[in-house]
Amino acid sequence: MNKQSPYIQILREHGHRITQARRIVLRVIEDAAGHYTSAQIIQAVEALDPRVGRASVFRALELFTRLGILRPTYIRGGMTPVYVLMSGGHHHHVICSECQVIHDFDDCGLDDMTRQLETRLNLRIDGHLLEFYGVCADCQAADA
Amino acid sequence: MNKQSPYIQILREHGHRITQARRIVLRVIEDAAGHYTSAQIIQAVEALDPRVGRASVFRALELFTRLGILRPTYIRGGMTPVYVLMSGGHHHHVICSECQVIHDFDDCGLDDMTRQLETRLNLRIDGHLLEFYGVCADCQAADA
DNA sequence: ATTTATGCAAAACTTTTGCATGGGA
DNA sequence: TCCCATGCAAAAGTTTTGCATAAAT
Repeated sequence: MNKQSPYIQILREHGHRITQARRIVLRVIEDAAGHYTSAQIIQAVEALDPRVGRASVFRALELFTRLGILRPTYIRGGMTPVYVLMSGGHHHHVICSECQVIHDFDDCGLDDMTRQLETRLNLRIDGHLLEFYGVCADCQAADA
Repeated sequence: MNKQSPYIQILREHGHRITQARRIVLRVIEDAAGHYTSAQIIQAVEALDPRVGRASVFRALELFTRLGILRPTYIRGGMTPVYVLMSGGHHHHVICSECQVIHDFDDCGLDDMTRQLETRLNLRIDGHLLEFYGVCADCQAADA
């Protein structure tokens, strides 16, 4: 039994094949710890294995998003999202509105709220994304 | 003094002009209570005033996002975001992974966490977006 | 009056699709 | 072997830009 990304296991459980394209895209995203746009992912994939085509990257991103492994989120000026890893179903970060730096953090303490919402709204919740917007210490210093 | 959208006031405070294009885009988004894609916004704007061009809609969306009035967020099924109103700087919703219905809710109770984060990470926080993913009651019933 | 913002149309990108072929299970 | 997934290249969308003109302040 090889040690491998837990995400590979998710693919397997859902009956999807473990292809080279999917493996490479996953590796790129895990290495980058998220925060890559599609263009950056395509470029990094190309560097690792030029035989993987753009279309497969997009197809992999779409599949991973559908499976809850990734989540696109919009930062900085453009309308192209960056992809964050939803490890354990959730992700949390702070984005600086000035320099756009992203600071991930764990321990969001939303378990209670999640259970309350499930009861109150009568639904099942599998994961969440929590984003804070603000001004980081460096930018505050620079502004002063 | 006219009664008017508080967002108009934000534009004014930042020295931006209150133009017809911006007024119409704002009205469309407030009427829609968010959750419109750029294409839907362009279409609705066109219906209200055909003289407003696409480019101005995109420019308005970009400005409003920069000012923290709007936030683009991804909904499954396409890579083009829907825009949610960040009233009071924050927004909270639950998205059903099956039917994609979006259920907004208030009262996120994140004030404590916000203050803790500000202290812990030494930064200033102005707003946030909290998204939960799950399966709504209807879809659970349909699945059973 | 002074600029900022607009509308138009073209250019630039990004994402999606169709189809023959290759690679996992 | 079977058929899902791929690569390619073209098509389809979406967003951005340049510039002369209009409209806010």
